[in-house]
Amino acid sequence: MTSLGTSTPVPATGTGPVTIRAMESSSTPSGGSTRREATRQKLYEAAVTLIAEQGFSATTVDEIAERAGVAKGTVYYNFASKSVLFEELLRHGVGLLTASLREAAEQTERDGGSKVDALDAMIRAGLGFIARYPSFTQLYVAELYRTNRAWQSTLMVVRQQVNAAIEDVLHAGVAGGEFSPEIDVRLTAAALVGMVLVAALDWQSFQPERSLDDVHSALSRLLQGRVSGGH
Amino acid sequence: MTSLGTSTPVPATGTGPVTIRAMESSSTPSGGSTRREATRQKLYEAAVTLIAEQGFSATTVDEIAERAGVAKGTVYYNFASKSVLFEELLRHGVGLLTASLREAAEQTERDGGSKVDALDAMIRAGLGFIARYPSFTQLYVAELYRTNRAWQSTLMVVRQQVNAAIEDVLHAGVAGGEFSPEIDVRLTAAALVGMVLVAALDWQSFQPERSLDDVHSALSRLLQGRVSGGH
DNA sequence: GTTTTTGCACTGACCAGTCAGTTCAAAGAA
DNA sequence: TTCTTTGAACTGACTGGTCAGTGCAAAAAC
Repeated sequence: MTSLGTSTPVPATGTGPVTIRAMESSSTPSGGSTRREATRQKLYEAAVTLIAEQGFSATTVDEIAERAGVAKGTVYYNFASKSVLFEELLRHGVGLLTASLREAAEQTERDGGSKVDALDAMIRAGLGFIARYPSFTQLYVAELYRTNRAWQSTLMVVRQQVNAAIEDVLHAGVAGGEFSPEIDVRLTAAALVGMVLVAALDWQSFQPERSLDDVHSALSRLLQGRVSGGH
Repeated sequence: MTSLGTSTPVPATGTGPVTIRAMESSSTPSGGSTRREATRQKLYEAAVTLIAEQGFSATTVDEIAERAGVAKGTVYYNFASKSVLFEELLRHGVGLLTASLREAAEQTERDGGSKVDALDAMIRAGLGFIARYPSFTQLYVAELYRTNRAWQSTLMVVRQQVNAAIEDVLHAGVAGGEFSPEIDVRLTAAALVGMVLVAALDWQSFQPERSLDDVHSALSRLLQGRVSGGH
């Protein structure tokens, strides 16, 4: 944007369904991808861990390139700038997350489960996602509440995407009489996100040996108010 | 650390009860502080907002000095380095927070309240803290889950301090038979922190016009499992 | 007279972004 | 089959700028 005379061949990304399958640990060689696609993938993987560890500003493009096993120029061949790389990383990751959450809710729906069951399934899906992509989650939490940044708008969109998935279930639950009409949908959704995010990060960071089921049941109990009144 | 020949007169901070009263908006000119103390205070205030907005690496020492209305040299006269300034900021802020949480719990105790009441009071105290020092909270969340950083150890200590305040109440509740012995104290505490943190940040960032009571009641409902089963 | 602050010039390291040149697989020509 | 051409993808040395931290003499505060 600032440089005018350049003609860096930056293709319109965000056009096709650019997957980020295996954002963390590569595998799933499915999906016939071009060479370019593969390079992008490597850059995402490198960037996500580095930025999660050090933060955006503290991570250099040289580092990203080196870890991806690619020349610095390649980064700029594939992304207009460091910020753009980061923004696309965010969008893709959150796309995966919301897809997973909505899928979990719909599955419960199909099985004739209640809305609490749907919420519970979403918690599980959220935990699963975080276990698979811990670095991405770290990065997401860390950047979520920063203001005055270049990718501010992207962040808002992406945040809303996640929260809306939960709010939808809450709204449906209220409409169906399962949830109290007194609940504050927006705040409750935010609180649930925070609950899962922080608990899962604690899990991954400090007691990674525990199973997903284990962690899930602890959060499930909290969700259903089965904390007090134990016998 | 890198520079050896320096003899910057950095006094042993953390010795006295270095308050961070009015970390955000200065007021409360109570507490007879030395001149030095006042300068420190200004630097904390300047740093906390800037770092919350931009992150540590993206914030320059020149900016901090300028916003504090102080010469750059003064920053280095008062703090050994940029990182040290940040670490002390962290320690002081979290000290305030935990004090507030524990005070809330003890107050409930004195009033003969239950442990759920204590938890509820801590949620309120947490919300109050976040409302008073939103920037500090932003900064805390943003840096909490980063690894490989200079102040890593400080961060761990400080995190543990906060969580322990909640875990103590949970443990007491289990011991007293009020909470189910099945609850996972550590994870539940983390989840509660996340719940309050993210909900409060949502509140401050996107609907600051709402009252603390309002937000508190939404979270209180979630804590007590009064979400489902509405009539 | 001692402590603290100021202002400012300076240094050395580091870093985002650039660009002229290289590589190579695939398409086409012979 | 073998040779030639094309251009997308990639490379890495280089540039212009920024920033943490230093040094110090003079002023201000106490």
